[in-house]
Amino acid sequence: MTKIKENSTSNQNKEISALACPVTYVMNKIGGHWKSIIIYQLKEGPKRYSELKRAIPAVTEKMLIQSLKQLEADNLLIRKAEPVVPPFVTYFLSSSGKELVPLMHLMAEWAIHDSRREEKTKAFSEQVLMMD
Amino acid sequence: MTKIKENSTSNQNKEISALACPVTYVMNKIGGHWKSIIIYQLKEGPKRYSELKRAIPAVTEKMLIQSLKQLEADNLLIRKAEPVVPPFVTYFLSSSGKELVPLMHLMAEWAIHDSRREEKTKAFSEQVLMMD
DNA sequence: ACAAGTACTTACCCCAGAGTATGTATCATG
DNA sequence: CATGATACATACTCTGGGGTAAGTACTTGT
Repeated sequence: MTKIKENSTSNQNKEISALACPVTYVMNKIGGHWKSIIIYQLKEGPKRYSELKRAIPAVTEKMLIQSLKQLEADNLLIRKAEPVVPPFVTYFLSSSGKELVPLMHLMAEWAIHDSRREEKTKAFSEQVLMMD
Repeated sequence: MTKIKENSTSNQNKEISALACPVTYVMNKIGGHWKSIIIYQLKEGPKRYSELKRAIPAVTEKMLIQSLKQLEADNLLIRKAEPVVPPFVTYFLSSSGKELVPLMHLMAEWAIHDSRREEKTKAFSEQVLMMD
């Protein structure tokens, strides 16, 4: 009853240090459906806001800027706005952001590997069902 | 007004293929706060349910089995229950799961790198504030 | 007889992340 | 003068991921 869960860190700060849990740290930065997709889109070089929108049709404008803002706040990308009209804004990866690219390639590699394996498993179990 | 957003894919299937977006694919499998932590815990070898619970005190039992179930459904880990009483259940990484380990190490590496950089930036901006 | 350990299950609630829809400022062009 | 393009902002809603709390079944130890 009176067992109070004692959090040594209490709610001091939500910012979990990388040492405490690196995965959570990374997730806090590139978690959410869109951030990683945006980074992926920027890996080859800078893109304009509208280019990003076109490159990722499924994202809403709200989600797009929201994600961009967060990524910028986390220094993963840099926003460069030229004071002209119509506005010309480009986004590109910072050095931290660039260092994420190999990570994402590894993810992609694993994903392809794993999806193949999944298909095989499915095919196999279908065969089993057929034989039954 | 009548502009209906036409989703070419509609809601055909939520299962996004690895080819469409590898990152989303990976996120669907190891996203959520606990899954990756569990995998991290299992990277050295099998563990019992209660061992996992003790190793990750912050997780609730509900979240723990929920995550374990999902990981099992995605073939990232294997559950082995010995029919004894009291129950003896162990969890260990499948081959797919094992292949995630290097990925997570890369994540950890990046996280440490990045958190260092963050500290420096903060220290620097504090200096600037001091001088102001 | 009762607590403790094992591995769960179930009901309920809350809130942040994501989606929908619309509004804004500026200028060029027809 | 109205439309389109650019790069956003903002209000409202909704869903599901996660948290809290309690219950279950079975046996050993005291």
